[in-house]
Amino acid sequence: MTTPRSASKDFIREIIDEDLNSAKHDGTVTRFPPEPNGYLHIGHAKSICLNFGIAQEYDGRCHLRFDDTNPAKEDTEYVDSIKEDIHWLGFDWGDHLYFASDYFEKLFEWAVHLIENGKAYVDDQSSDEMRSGRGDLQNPGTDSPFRNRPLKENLDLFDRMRAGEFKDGEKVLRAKIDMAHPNLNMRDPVIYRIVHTEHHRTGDTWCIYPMYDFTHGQSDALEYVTHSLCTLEFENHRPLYEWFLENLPVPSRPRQIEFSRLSLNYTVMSKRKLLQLVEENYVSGWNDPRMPTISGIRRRGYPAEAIRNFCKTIGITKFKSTNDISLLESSVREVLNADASRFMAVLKPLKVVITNYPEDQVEQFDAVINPEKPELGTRKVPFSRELFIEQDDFMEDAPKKFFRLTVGKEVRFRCAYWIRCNEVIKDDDGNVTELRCTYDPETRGGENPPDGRKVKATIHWVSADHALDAEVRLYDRLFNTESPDSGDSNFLEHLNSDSLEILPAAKLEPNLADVAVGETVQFERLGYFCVDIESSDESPVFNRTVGLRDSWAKAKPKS
RNA sequence: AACUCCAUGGUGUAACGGUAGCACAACAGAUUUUGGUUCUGUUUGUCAAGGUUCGAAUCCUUGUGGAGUUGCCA
Repeated sequence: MTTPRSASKDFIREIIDEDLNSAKHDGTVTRFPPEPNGYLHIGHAKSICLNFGIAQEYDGRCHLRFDDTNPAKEDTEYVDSIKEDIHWLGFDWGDHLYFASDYFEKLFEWAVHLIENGKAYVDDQSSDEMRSGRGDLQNPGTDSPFRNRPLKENLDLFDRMRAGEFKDGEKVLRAKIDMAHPNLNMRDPVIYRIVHTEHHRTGDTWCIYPMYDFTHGQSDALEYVTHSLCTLEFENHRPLYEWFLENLPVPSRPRQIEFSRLSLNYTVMSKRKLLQLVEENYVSGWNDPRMPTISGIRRRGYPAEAIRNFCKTIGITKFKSTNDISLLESSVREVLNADASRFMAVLKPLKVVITNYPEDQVEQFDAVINPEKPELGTRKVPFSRELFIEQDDFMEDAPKKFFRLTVGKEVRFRCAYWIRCNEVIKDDDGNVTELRCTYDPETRGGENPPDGRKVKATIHWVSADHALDAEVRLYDRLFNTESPDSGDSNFLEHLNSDSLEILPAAKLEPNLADVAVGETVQFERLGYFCVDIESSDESPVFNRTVGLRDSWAKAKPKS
């Protein structure tokens, strides 16, 4: 057709193109269907970007539909957090907010329709009996003794199930398909079960609830969804999805397409495991900055744009891949490098006294806000006689490739002066406590001196009198093995005990007082940091979002 | 020894029977008032064996390896 094959499309978008070209549908409708039983994680972000992204690209729409068919697990708390997370990611469902529970009456009607057509029956067996009757992977199942119950009896019993005459588990409604089907999902699947539990939206209106399989396709059909995109584990459910659409008077015919879910190394993604990390206090909560949840990522300072870009790069396939966390971090750095304002901050302070600098003098130096965006201009940074530098920027016995400060050597203090270290002061234990240095007035602003001498390093600093005290939290990967999820061992055994390092006494450039929660900035030479939600004016707290690439860290000899 | 699906550098992902490309990672070098950024270059790949074809990552067969499925969860 005329569609240019410029950028390559994933197999789902190709299917949509074909459907559009063959005029199978006159528009494209997708949906994101979370169950409100937990917090969204980055795996959901992949699905959100796919579904809402397609809606944008094809000028269609994407519905947000809560798949709330299991009252025992679900709660409004989750509904709210899911909405917030989707909005944060930059997507919107407009007027198209739906709940599967809105369709309970319709689904009930359709169940009756099935019974009336001899395609569903009430089964009195216990779940154990049903399990053994189902057969297994190698062997066919056997028919339930209740399979050929008279139509009227089925109708009566199903009504009485709805009326609440039976206890949980006493009876179920089953689709009558084929107990010998090679696909276990087709062996007379349960479509309604009795649950006497209050539902977060319908309260106690119902005590029977439709199963996922009896809900999802019909909900898609009711909403005129054209492409129902889900993850690979629903592949075996597709025949059932289609069976219901074929045997029910549905208003439209959606198509289910499966793709591979997202997995990342050095983390876990399953709801159960994330819940365990929270409940057993291995992390501070669902929004702990180390968590792969959307709320954790947001608190960590990852920009939504970076998540969207990441989802674009990893693509959509049916191959069960594991993505490298460095790909995510690279997306984060790419966005932040372009957007983040630069500041100076000293994480582990070492005192420096400029002995030839006047005691009461303060100079305000101009520093570029963001070299990627020169139009943003400069900020003023105060310089004075007593400063802090990073402990890592000084070494007494420095190896050849160490470009930073050491006794007798000179470095540039960013935007200020060239500084030479003359003397090291130590405490009784031999720890370095202070550096005595001199500055060269001819290098004002950090300029090269007229004599043409060179310097190998530029380091950051903060004026002692002007510094803001802050706590800085450094995060590392939560697990120290690539796939803590797999294998026989308990994933908790692979927890990285150093995943959180708190630096209680960081010294910040005073301009950092104006940074708002939710904004991520660069601490020059260190990384990207954001103000934590626990921060206050009196005691600021910063999170390290991600470090800068650090070729020195890789090159330096191990201590 | 059921059914369904999957297999391209270290990790992802393109190539729709016609030059195996891109990103990340790694490694060099250049630039740099961030050991950042940017730029240049290098290394590494079609699971295997047959077949069809002038030509196969792509189509066919068989193997091998992996995943999912035996909830009244979704």
